[in-house]
Amino acid sequence: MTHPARRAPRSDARHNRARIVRAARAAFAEDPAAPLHSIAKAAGVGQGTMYRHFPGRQALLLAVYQEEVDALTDTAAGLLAAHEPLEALRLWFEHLTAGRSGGPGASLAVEAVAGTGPTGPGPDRPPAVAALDLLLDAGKAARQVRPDAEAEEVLLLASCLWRADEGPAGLARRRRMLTVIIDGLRVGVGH
Amino acid sequence: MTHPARRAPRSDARHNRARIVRAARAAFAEDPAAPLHSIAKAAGVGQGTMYRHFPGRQALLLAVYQEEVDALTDTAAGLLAAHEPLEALRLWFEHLTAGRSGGPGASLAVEAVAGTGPTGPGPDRPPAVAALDLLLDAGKAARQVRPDAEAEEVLLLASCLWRADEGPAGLARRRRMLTVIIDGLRVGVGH
DNA sequence: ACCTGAACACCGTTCAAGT
DNA sequence: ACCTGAACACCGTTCAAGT
Repeated sequence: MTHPARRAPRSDARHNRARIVRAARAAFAEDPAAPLHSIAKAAGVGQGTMYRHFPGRQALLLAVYQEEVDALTDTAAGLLAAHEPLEALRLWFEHLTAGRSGGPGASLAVEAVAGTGPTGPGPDRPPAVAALDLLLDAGKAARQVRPDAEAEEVLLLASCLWRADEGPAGLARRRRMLTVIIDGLRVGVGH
Repeated sequence: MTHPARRAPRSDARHNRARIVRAARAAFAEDPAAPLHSIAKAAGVGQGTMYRHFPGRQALLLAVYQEEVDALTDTAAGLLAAHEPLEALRLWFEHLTAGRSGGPGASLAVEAVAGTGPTGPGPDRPPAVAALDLLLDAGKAARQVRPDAEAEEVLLLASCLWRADEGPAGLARRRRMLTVIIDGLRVGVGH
């Protein structure tokens, strides 16, 4: 029995959790190393409360970006219906990168979501990885994507996209880096 | 006058600097987040001394890995003489990745060396970037590498290689990721 | 000119006391 | 069952005093 019928949380607990995530989102947007103290204060909860809900910065970062990343799961199917697999893949990453979700801590979050970060693989497979798998599998079926490509490592490669600078120069750089990744995933270019 | 004839440092200062770097190398090999306190203690110097030489962890990380990364500068020319440009590029990164220099903090260091990390571009262009430029330029001249490839972004892409796990599984993963990068840099694969 | 190490400030984490 | 916030431990950084 993996889920031993856990009772629904009390309403104040749910409220606090939501408040914390909202405060953290605002704080991380400015500075991914924002003190947890100040986040708790901004959320209007005690520090112990925050720690009960999220045992550490990593957990908090994940909760903040999880929603945005998960929202892209649905996008994947739509892109796949309207474009060729590799183009869909490119567009998917462009959404992921260019969206306002691209805060300074997004790279860390993506690694965490991919399960490749310091946390290691989580208990259940993250939806973002599943979405990427969908795109990759379609590409493999169409013989456009190399068969040995794995979702985790593609996400790991893509995580560096967020490390490029902001601004127009960074945008162009990110675009070039994305092109390298997409072309590198293409099948049949081996020397 | 960019170098206003700075006097040679006192011998105890030189010794201390070397001791600090050696202690830091050992400490970072285990844990890139090792406390600076303990590094100073292991080096047998006061904390202020360490701070005088290296104003922060980033500077220390850079000093530790700079040597190893710089050593590869020479390798570039040799590889280029013995192999085709793209193969030389692949081997260069393989050396960079597979060598025992691949501690857990190497990724941060590579980003710092590339000047793409939080530090921003340093005063003088890092030798590693120059070496990579050498390889890329040769590849462009041979019409093997896409003309718009820039050293900084290639290094940024490669920095994720160190984030893969250790062990045989991580090795295979790193190899696949490297293949994607190299093939993505190849010219003339645009859809 | 350089070094020392105590002192300060800051942040993460815990836990006894409360509701 | 959940929350609070003071308290503790830890780490980075500074600086007055020394050589």
